[in-house]
Amino acid sequence: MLHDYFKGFGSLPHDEMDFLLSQCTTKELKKGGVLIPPNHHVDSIYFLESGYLHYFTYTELGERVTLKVVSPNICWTILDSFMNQTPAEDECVALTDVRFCELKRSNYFAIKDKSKSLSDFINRIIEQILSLKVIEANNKSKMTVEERYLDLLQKNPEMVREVPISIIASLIGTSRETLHRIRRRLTAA
Amino acid sequence: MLHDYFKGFGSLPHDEMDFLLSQCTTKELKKGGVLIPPNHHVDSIYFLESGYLHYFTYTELGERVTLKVVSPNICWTILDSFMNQTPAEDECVALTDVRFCELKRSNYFAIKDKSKSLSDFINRIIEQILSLKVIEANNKSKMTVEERYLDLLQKNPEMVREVPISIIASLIGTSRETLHRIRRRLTAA
DNA sequence: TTGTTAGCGTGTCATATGACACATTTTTTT
DNA sequence: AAAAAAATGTGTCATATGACACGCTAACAA
Repeated sequence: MLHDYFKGFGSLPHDEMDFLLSQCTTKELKKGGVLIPPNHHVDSIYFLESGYLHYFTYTELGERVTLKVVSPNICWTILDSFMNQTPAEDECVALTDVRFCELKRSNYFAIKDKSKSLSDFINRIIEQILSLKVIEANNKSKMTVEERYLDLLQKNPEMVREVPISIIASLIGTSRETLHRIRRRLTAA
Repeated sequence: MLHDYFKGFGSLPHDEMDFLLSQCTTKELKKGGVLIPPNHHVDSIYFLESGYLHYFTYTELGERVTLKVVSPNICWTILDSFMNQTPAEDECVALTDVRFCELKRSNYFAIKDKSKSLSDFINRIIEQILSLKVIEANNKSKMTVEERYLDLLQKNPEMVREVPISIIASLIGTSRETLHRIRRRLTAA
């Protein structure tokens, strides 16, 4: 699965692809299990194979805010903590049973040092993630809450089904009750 | 100035730094001048030396939304368009007289191909931009409009002074009138 | 199985916000 | 310098939203 993900970024010689995959280890976590506790140094990049992760933080007033719901087939980490080796305030827990691949920081740098082609390969992935992140942020700026919900429903209906509504509401930046009203309006129409 | 910006990302041998700088050309634009017209292919990365740029788009209903106000000492482009050579719907105009450095795509790739150290150097910049982008997006999620305004005021008071309030309001995701009420409350206190 | 907890649906109500309208000020143009 | 245009300050008002409260159902644990 990770192999297919990598292939989407261009072809690599077999031995290099094998090396890349050899640096990752598959793990599992039960529903409710904590992947990243608060104030922790994040030391890995994760590739989610199945299930959903809940990445969240708290406001000054103690309200929990969903920053991202990590879906299958996505590479994810708390980048700032990973890059600068600082502790991350935010937390990440499993919303369902999950299966994922883990790439440790040391192995990440081993890959980048291995060869120019591998280094370029990784950088292509980083560039694409940045590009998607910017597009996502810009869309969020120009869409209403309702549009964001419809967008999510269209792009990731399974997530909307599997993840609690309260978390979806927080993700798109509104309250549980308002998301309700939106859904009622939509089913009525 | 660009030289200082680069130095912030680590040291480079003199000849490599000179090569890097030689690929950039300084340009100017008058207030109101268009840097990127709508539906245009963006072919450069820009480093702003002085002045402010207005990067914006339009919603389905034709309302103009500010996506970013580009301040001095920042590298910026419409990344998706630059990377994938697709036209960008969004536009960018000068809010004041501006001076900037331009790095063309061809020169960008020339730098990446020149040497491993230069390629790594550029990638470090990309990684940092990504990291900052994620932090910015997360902060936006967990802050109220008023907190975002105070944050902007603290981190970039000059921008708040130089840029029209209506644009600041759009940037932090509210109306001109609401930003007004916020400012009135703040000056009263 | 039973008890407990977490999540969902819905109603009421105070309030912050956006839309509109218009006066005032500042900036730009002629 | 005068006129025109753009940006800003401010008031009113309808409305969408968040907060709270409560009942219900589904999931989970003892």
